[in-house]
Amino acid sequence: MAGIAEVARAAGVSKSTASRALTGSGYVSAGTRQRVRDAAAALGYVPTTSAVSLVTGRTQTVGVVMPSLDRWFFAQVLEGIQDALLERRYDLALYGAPPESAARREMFEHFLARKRFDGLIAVGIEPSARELERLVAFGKPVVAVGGYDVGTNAVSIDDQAAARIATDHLLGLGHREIVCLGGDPDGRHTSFGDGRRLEGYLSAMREAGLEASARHVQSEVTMPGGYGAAVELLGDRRTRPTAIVGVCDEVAVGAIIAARRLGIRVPERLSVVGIDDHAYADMFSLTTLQQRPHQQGRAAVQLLMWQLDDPDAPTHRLYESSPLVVRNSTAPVDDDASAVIGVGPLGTA
Amino acid sequence: MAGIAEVARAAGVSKSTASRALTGSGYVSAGTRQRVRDAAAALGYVPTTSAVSLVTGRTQTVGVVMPSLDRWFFAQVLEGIQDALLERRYDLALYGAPPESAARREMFEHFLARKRFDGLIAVGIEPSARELERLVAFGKPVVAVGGYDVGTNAVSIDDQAAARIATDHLLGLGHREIVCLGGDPDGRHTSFGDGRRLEGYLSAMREAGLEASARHVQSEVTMPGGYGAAVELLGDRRTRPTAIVGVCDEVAVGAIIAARRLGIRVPERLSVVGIDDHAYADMFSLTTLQQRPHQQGRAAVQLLMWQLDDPDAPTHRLYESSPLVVRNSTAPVDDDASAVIGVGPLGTA
DNA sequence: ATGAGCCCTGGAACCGGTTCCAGATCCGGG
DNA sequence: CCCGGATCTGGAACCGGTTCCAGGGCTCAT
Repeated sequence: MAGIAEVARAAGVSKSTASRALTGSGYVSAGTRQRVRDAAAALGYVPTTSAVSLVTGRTQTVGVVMPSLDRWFFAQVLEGIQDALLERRYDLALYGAPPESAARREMFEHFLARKRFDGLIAVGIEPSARELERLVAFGKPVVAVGGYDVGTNAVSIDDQAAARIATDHLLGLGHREIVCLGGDPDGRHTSFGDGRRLEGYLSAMREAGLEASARHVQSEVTMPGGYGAAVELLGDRRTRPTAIVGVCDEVAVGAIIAARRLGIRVPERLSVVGIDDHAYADMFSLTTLQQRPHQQGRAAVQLLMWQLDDPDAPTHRLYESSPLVVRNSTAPVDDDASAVIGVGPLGTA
Repeated sequence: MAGIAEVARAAGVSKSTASRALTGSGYVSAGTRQRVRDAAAALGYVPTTSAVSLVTGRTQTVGVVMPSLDRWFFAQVLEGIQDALLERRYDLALYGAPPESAARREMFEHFLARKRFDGLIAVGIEPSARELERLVAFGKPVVAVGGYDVGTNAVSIDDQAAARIATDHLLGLGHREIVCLGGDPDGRHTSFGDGRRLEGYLSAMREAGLEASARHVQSEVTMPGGYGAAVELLGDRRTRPTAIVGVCDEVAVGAIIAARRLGIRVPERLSVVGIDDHAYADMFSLTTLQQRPHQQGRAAVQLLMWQLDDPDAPTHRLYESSPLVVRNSTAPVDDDASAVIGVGPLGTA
């Protein structure tokens, strides 16, 4: 209700002095500053943000785009961003942009152009050429989390290395029949690093000389998705692998549940490894590669703030390390189980 | 880059006419309107939002407050809100407000006062007296989703009735030893309707004359939380019930997994019912009461828009119906199993 | 004593739109 | 023919802040 003019009058100074006193820029004597602050507090003065942004060109808002919310990774990143922005008194404008959706087009064509935020954090976004063009036209700092290296600033784990470590872990336990589960080879539903994780798996298999037996089974990147695909995969003894590397913990957990349902004991008859260290990982004793998306969200904000403070500051590519957490879903290969393949009574096809 | 002045010049009209042509208010001849629009399109004109809000007092933004993101319900509501706002070209400002947190205080004390949004949607928030006061001081429309009836507009299921139906379903199957699982009796971690769900359970038990054997076991309202509490509850044959009603599907699923781990067959030896119809419900064959939080989010936006269009419009209290979806986690009580209580070898204590 | 330089303050311009108001034109009805 | 009302347009005020600029007082070195 009360504007800066009333505050100025109450403190017996001009608008300009009041503004200087409150923003802390320019010369103001200690005495006046205090009087103005007291007056502002007494009147419950809150600056009108639109007036401030109109003249300063800053909105004190950060935009966040993500393809989905119901995956653990995204929710965690978002919470991390929230925390970090709160500390800095920034607002957070959220935009959903599922791949190939009208919402996504809308976002890139219209909402970006409104420039309602000072910078953008793109989580799990692999922009098309057109989208990249819009991003550049946006003309404000962008930082990518867990996705394609949009412009410059980015934070993620090394997805390829993570998948390779996961696969190597299984190889080290003697597994040879290892399936990579989850995601979509043409990348339409694989929003973020899933594609690079698949590559990591493939390269590990290749290096182990198992190129021929590398197999990718696609599924929606969710727990029910992983479950459904795993039921099918594991249901047939002829195609059943001795180990699975899930592109993320959700599908890995889905696979574990599928195995239990089918009476296949984990880790005795089937090893499963994931990537994420999801909140459910502990409960299912899932061996996985840990990442802390909450921290990644915070880091993204940090990067963005550096860029905002100094547009010419150097940009950064941050890789979070992702240590292997060994729990109880992986074990040395059971030779009886693997022998089934190609040897059992049905092993002809 | 280009302001409305350039557009006006390009179209050969004044700023005011250009404004009228673009906003569609006031008299403008069809010809001029078209010329202005063409000029705007040619220049790629996008109005500066802060200038618009400064003069109109509207921000074209809706605020959303929720205590958490990683529960399915909240993520779904948020996606529903996103969808509905996108259609109306509104922005969405997101604020996290975990119960009892500094972030929550910050939100109510500072962020509300900035009035950066035209209206607020509070999801799963049970405001304290002080918070309610701030909400009123905010002076803009508020709608509550799945929580306390903040002011006026609200949308949710009838939590109490839902829990009663769930409990009655079990009673109808002959169960007598029914435990209500999840939440926190003092309500500190029970953000939304969990408290009322507990009441619904209790009243159903009371009406069945089972007041004495009504039991509530608290747990974090997550799948691992439900799992942990259920492992403990079910691990002891003496205290093991024949049925569980989970305050939401997450804890119900946690209980099912705990039962499987302990070798207790569902539904033969243990019936479990949840509330939500979570994305995982189908995969676990969980009998549950269905609600569609995505729709609730959309409805909340609808309510808010009515209020924004006409501040004097009547307010609404929307109850979504929550039909019982019977799957395969509930079955008639197994008399052998229930007989264990108080009769088995360990049934003395 | 004088000018340079720092500290402090107020007036006015400005950010980029919308809206009020006054004036001009055109229409149909009395 | 004249007048009232509807249609159309431009100039100017306004929303609520920040910032530029000019001016006055002060200190300090020349």
